[in-house]
Amino acid sequence: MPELPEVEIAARNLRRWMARRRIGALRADARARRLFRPGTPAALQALAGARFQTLRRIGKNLLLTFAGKSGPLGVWSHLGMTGKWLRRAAGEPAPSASRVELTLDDGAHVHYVDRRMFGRFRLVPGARFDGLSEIAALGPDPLTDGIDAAALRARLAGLRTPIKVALLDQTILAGVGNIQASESLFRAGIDPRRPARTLTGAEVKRLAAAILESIHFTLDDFAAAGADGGGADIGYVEERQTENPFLVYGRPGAPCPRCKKGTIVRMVQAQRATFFCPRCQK
DNA sequence: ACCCGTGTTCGCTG
DNA sequence: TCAGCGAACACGGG
Repeated sequence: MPELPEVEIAARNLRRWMARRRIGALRADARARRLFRPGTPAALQALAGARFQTLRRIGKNLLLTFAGKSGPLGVWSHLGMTGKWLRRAAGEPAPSASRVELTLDDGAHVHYVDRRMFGRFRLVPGARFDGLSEIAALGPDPLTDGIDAAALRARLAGLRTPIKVALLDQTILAGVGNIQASESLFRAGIDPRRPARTLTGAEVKRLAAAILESIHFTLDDFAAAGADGGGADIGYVEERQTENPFLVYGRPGAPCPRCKKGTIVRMVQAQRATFFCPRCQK
């Protein structure tokens, strides 16, 4: 269930698993049609025999490029709410809810797993990702591009919608999700209910810094839990046994970690949970 | 049974 | 034309 940090971890894992590898065989779950739309499970067979070349992450999107038999071949992968990429050594059983299984020429299996199937796994002929309107519409990626506070403020200037809801709009910033939105507004000391256009320049600047801090904090937490680069694969939040690493997300009723006097409140905005401290977020 | 969920898209309204 | 809202998608866990 990924936001930018988890998708970044998936990207690093996939680059390591797939480097210089060729896809020997491919199996696609025929019941998972919606993941492949408008393509079909059968059409994915075009990937058989293709060699991995590069992987790019933009926000929560993974763009994989392969060298196919007749030219470049792209895959657009979005993990939705429950998508994840897992590796299994030769002989190991497939994970449950595996929707696509890539058998690599080193014998390993790479699975795209997605229980609820809100994700996407779409073949992109010629790897022409710039032809995808969904990708073209994305705003800047905080990790890759940084955040231009002035540009962000200009983007928020016309919006009556609450700042928390605006942060979930992928055309404003690509990759911020429900956790990072609550966490960064808490770090910036900004009330999530404020209409986006009422934020001052100084507040947007603070928010931009807070988004980057929160993303880096979450990535570091993953690295500590899974040792990225050390060779071990990194787990996903839902799988690991460790404590909730977040400041306010998922902590209704807890004392505020900043002011110590307020209590973290859970409310619902645009049908999504928001966590905040009403005492120190103004 | 009921509510909840790290996401996005679609159709409706003003 | 578009901002804003709520339903829908799909399925398991508490």
